[in-house]
Amino acid sequence: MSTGRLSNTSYVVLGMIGLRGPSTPYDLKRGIGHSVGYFWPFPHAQLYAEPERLERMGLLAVQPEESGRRRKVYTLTGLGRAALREWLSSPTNVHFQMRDVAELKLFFNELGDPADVPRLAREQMAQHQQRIREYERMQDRFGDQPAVARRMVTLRLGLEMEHTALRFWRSLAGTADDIALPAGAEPRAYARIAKEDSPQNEGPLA
Amino acid sequence: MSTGRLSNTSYVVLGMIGLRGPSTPYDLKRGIGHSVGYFWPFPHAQLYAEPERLERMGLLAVQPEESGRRRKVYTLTGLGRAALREWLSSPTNVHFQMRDVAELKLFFNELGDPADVPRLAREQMAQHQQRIREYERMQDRFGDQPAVARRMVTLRLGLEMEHTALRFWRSLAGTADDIALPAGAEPRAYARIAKEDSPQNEGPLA
DNA sequence: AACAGACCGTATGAAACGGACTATTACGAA
DNA sequence: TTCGTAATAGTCCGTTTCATACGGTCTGTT
Repeated sequence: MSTGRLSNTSYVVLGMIGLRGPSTPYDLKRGIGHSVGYFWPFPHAQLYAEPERLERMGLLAVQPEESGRRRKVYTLTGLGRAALREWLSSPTNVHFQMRDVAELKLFFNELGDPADVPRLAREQMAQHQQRIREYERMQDRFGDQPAVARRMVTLRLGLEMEHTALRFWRSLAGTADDIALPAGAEPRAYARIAKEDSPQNEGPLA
Repeated sequence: MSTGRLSNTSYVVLGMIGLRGPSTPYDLKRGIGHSVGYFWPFPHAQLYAEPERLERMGLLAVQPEESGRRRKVYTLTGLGRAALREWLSSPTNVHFQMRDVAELKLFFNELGDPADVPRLAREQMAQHQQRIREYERMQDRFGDQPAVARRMVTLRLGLEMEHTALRFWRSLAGTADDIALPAGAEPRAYARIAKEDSPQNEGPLA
């Protein structure tokens, strides 16, 4: 039973196992892929190394699967659960961190061709519209399942951020139209964006 | 003159020198500190290593200062300027990346005490209000200087994101009041927030 | 049996991280 | 003149993260 500091990634692992119950690294990978991964990205390789560390610290317990592949199934220990609770109740005085290549390009735009900006803006609109569809699909699929309802709240923030970004880039795109509808997209999602998005245009900076 | 891939950090350095003209690493550090650093954070130590790399690649030229300290002053070469332009005109099909401990804790909230959430929300409100004040101060200070006006546009996005986040956390804080005014804060900033922020409450998810 | 395709895990070198630590300069006070 | 100290400027270095390529394994199908 060794010691060592717990990183935010450690808490993602602990928390995920807390929510899902006994899990293999691969389970975690998938679970994270469409939830926490949106606001705490990291490479999946860490999901094999980190639980081992946590097990050495006594925060997780391992046992091999019964079935053919005998993967490692991790469970929270009492210590692990306590660490998690302590983390959740400790103050969080950090600001979120944003990493945005598009903003980078926008900031430096005077050094390039003026036509770069509307093009960039349209590319970003596509990004955000796609992300919004992704989030809405999740909301439709899981929004009414009481078991997960409580974690859907982060999705709401995600959606609002996306709408804000979309609105911003639209204002730079130099056209009133949305970009072309990609094949296979539900028009409903777009309709929703248009409907819900426009009243916000009276906002502070639009 | 070596080769090697250019990272986003490389472009930050090139771009910053492009905007500011000849610069020392320390100049860059300060310049980045209240601009690009907000959407592309990285440790300042890189601002000493990266220009060297870029110089080896022929994208920057160095010359030592005249004055006492003989610091290294970097300038864009034609090659550097071209690399920058090419980057600016190339497609950007990545989505911004967000790293938010607060959302992490919110997502896992069911594993802790229910009282954790409003506390977290208030902490985050403070973070965002402070950031908004920071941004507004910049806007007041530089908003009317034509030399920098074109890069202020990213500030607008930053502000909108902050307002969105603030609104979200306020809705979770369980109180209608803003948090207490810290000593020394201009009340004006708060007044603005309150005024500009509220009409948005009719938005999609509030 | 062969194969495809999803599933699952490992390996690895290169960057990035962060934060402590050092050195330099300026400048006013003692 | 020396001292103190604050701001400026740069370095170092052990630890994490990162990206990504690669290697195995299982299941179902033909």
